[in-house]
Amino acid sequence: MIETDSASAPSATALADPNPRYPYLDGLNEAQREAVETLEGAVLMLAGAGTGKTRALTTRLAHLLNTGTAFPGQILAVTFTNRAAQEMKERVAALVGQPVDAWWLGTFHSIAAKMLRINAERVGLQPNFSILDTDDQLRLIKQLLQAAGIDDKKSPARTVLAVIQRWKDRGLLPDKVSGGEAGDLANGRLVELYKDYQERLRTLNACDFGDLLLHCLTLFQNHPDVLAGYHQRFKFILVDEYQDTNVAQYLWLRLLAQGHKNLCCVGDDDQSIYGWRGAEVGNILKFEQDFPGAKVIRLERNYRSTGNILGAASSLIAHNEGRLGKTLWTDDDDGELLRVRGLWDGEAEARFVGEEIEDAQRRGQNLSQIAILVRTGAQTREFEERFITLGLPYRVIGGPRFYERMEIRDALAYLKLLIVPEHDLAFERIVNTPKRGLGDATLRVLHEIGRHNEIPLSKAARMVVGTDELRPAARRSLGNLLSDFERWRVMLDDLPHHEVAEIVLDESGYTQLWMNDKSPEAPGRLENLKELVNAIAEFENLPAFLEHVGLVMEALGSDSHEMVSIMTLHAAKGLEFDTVFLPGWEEGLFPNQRALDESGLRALEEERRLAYVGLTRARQRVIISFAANRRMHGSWASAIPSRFVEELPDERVERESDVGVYGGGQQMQSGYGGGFSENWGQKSLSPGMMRAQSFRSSSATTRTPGKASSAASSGGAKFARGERVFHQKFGYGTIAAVEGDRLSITFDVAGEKKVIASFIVPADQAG
DNA sequence: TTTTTTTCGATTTTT
DNA sequence: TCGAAAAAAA
Repeated sequence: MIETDSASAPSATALADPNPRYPYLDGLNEAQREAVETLEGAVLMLAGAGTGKTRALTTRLAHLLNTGTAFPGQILAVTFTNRAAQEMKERVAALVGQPVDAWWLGTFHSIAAKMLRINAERVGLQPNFSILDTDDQLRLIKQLLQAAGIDDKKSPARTVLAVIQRWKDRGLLPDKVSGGEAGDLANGRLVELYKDYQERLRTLNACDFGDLLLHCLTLFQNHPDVLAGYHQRFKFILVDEYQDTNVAQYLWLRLLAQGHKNLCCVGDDDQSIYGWRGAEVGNILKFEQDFPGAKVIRLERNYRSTGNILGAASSLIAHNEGRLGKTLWTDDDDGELLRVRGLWDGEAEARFVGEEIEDAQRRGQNLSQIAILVRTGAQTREFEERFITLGLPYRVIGGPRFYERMEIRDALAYLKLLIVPEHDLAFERIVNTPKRGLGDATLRVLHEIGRHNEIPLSKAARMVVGTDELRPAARRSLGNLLSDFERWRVMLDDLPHHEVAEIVLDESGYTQLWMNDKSPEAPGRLENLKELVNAIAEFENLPAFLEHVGLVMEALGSDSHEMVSIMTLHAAKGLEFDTVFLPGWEEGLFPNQRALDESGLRALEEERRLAYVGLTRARQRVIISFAANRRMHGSWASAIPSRFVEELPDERVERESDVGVYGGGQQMQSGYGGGFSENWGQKSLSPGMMRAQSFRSSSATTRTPGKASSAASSGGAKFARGERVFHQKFGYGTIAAVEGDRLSITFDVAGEKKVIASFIVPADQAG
């Protein structure tokens, strides 16, 4: 191209390249480019999985600057997680070639906190208010429950907290909650309790995460001048993962966007999977009504997955009703078919996945490009056990994060108390850690004095050491602790803060506590404490560090060894792998029965979106599996394949099930089926692997059960009501009802169960 | 204060 | 059924 044009005039070159000044636009596809160039007004960027969303987003930010449309200080860019904020920061910095530290770019909570620190007095807080973690919140609620004389068995603190949090998600302060919503939790006094909780937080000069947004809303409403100031400042607002916003966040955005009405929201309604913690899919669905004249731009070209994966994912998600609609496509090949494998039980499933991974490994595939995505955390165990015996390196992603570990929170409590002596919750956490003989009795006295004089616990402690209120031993111990803190505070003036932190941990006896501990995890905890001190050194001072950890509960450092990743589907959002295993696609587990019971169709659609998220994580290969039997809560339950399995289009899926398993018997070319087809189902296979003598070939392809009215869809097996049958696990019984491939059977011993036809043999054929 | 017994509960989790 | 967390006992 360059050669052919080389002779032409400069103007012709300019025509061939319409944006010579903005070379970064050239690599974008049409939709991305539109999303980048539509700078003014309300824009909804509907970005499907793997469509280059982050690229469009960061390029848009760069474009705002390069066109001279905005200065960095005039842009507000909000993300959901710290991870996303960090990524955006890095990519924008690379694109514009300058640091972005001073930008208003961060999570909802960190930006709200920033605004609140500036305006704290206007909402009745001190600028140095502390941000509570879940532990603090629970301790507070427990105290309130006790004070109110409410049975904490009937109304557990965590349940109470969850309800309050949902209210906060919806932007509801205690006076806005309608009484009926509380239910009978806390003897119907939940709203009252909520009010008490808010009052306690205020006296503690503390916020929980919900408050960061709520106080901002109050601030904006009661102080129009403050809001106007922000209007003036922020000409352009950008929001990522808009489908995950809750009502409070939505209100917050709407207030801020009123000024210049330049609001760009990016998201994917099909990937909204956090409804259960307050996210409102409705926010993204009604964007066009909320912001009239909004431009909707769809990013549908996928750069990640094969045609088959996209086709399967699209067909699946098409079963949802409440969606804006979007069709992913790719220029890529169709690639391999997705595989659906039925197995006897969870153990067989783990064995199957293990073998598949070993195969892949032999073919030279990188283990870090393989992921197992499960619906529930409990499912990871079976894989872990199997991988340990195989010696397959793996890591489980999720679980407790660094700053949530006990030893880290203890250490942080010491530091918080060092900086903020009024921090009662931190005080309570560490007065007797390590043991100093300052138990419940002492604490009760301190609380008494504190409440009576309306002073924080540390002040109460100082008062009480001068009296004979406490037993001499306790009095001396408490006195020592107080003078220790005094000494440490003085040290802050002339020693580096991370050294002081280390001294505090050593001299308080906290390090010793773990050195004396002989449990296997103790060395790891000491290691974590060291890491904590290292992390502290990275910050300017202790308050800056504490602000950081208050908002960012993220792990430090990660080992980059080659391993298989195991995680929940939720944790997998935003990630991608060459090969993705999706085990446990069974009714009840996925879609999850509990979710269905709680929120019905809404939950089913969210579960389906979860399946969609899982499928679209894969670049090349998807292997779905389900087990016919699974141990849940101790007892065994026979399971039926997930309805999502049926919702995958036949032409993109290869279904292969083991004998004795739903849909089994048709295609047994691989795995355990080898050398087996001559005598299907006549014998049991390797012991413990497949105890399915009761085998019956079912339909040619797996068909939607429930469509066929009376008999199993086709093939040999036909059952009728009243027939005597035998089931491997439940024994003899009589068929009570037939519904496609599923049978209701009244077993002689086990009672009525729903089972699938392929598990059943006529009673006279049972051996 | 530490050890033993009992009870509960079991989806997803970021900030 | 199993594991953690809370309650009870030593």
